[in-house]
Amino acid sequence: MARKESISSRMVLDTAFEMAREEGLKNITARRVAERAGCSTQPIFRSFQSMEDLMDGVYERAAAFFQDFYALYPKLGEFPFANLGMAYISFAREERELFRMLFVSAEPKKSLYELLNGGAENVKAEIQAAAAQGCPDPGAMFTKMWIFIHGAACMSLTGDYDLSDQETLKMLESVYRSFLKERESISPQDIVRQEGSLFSELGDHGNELGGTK
Amino acid sequence: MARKESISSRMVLDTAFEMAREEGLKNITARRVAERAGCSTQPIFRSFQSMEDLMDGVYERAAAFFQDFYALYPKLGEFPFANLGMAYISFAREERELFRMLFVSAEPKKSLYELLNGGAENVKAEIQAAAAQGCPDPGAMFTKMWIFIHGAACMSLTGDYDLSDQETLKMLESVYRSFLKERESISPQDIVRQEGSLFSELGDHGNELGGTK
DNA sequence: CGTGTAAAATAACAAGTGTTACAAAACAGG
DNA sequence: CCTGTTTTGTAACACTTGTTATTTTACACG
Repeated sequence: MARKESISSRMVLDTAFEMAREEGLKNITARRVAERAGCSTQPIFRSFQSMEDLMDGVYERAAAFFQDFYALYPKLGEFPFANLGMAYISFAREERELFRMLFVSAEPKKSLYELLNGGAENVKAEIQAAAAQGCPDPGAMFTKMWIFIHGAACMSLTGDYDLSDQETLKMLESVYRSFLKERESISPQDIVRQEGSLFSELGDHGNELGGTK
Repeated sequence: MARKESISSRMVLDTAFEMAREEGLKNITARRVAERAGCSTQPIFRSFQSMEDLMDGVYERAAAFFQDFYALYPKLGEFPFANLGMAYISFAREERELFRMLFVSAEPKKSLYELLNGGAENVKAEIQAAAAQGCPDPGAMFTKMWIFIHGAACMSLTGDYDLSDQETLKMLESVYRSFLKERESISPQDIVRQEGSLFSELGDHGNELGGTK
């Protein structure tokens, strides 16, 4: 009764995502997606209302991609924050453009909290692990570890970071133990302060742990 | 013998720089610069060969702006890396777009090493200060402190960092002291490894300090 | 007070963008 | 094998971009 569809919306999204993965969102145009998908621009606009709509799809796809990456990342460290940190840093190094899109772009559609496995269950687990190891202030520990991890990841974007995975893991452990030993740490009230921030958000969800708030 | 110039190349650059400061390089077009400068696009192309040329000028201006910002930043910490870190983080918070352009953009024109006061004299001073305080491995100390500082700065770009300057200073000091206490740190050979990287570059210039390399 | 000359304004060009009108093609049902 | 319907391709529109040809303007010197 009608012509058979040959370019599905899935194919369009696949193509756009792959391009975003390689070169970022910036230079993705309707005609270039079409060319790469081997069709005209028409199937794109049949599947998506606008290019902005398609870009939203690419973003969602990137978010899901990161969550898979994180979930499947090999568990290679025994101390808290090892896996979270290694996965995050590796993602930045291996998927530079996707990392940019998700974690350093000017218009973040999802918060870090949402991106970390839809509810930061894993973050909670890491904080709990730190608490179990006798960390006096798991909230401050998380804050500092996360800043450090984020720093290593962002540094890799500009080519200023060139440690191997193994070296990175060793450094993370060293840093974690450094923070663990610190006794006169700043009080949690100084760290977790405003509402709506990453830290307070995670504090809210993890405050049954160690009186972080 | 000829008409008097009314729009100098300086005025064009000022305008473009101010726009980049507010909204980044992305949306700067010849017509918008002209509109804001109150002229047509012609004076722009008389002063600059192309828009790319103008953008290069904006970048240079941003680099100089950062160096001034750093040089004039009040000295408010007594421990090593306090001023470097506070200036860097404050710059990221107060000049978000310029920070992006200089330190996280995909095409960095100048290395971090070049941007830090044309020769990283100040970085050397911080490392020396750490060595003077009995830091067993100033090179590793710099590496870790810088990753942390960079992390805090980058985190502020997405609104995930909301500590005050005072809280930031306290945290930096806490982190510095944590790293100072760590005895079983990773060896410098693990940290400074490849040529041409930030760390090896700084290592080259600072290796008279403490056998960093 | 002209007048040549450099600067600025106007307007155009070519290329590229998102998006859409329209025509061609392909398939399922009769 | 038609035929209708939907998908696809073609081509266009309106707009924006960098850049440049052309015209207008204003000044300094004779």
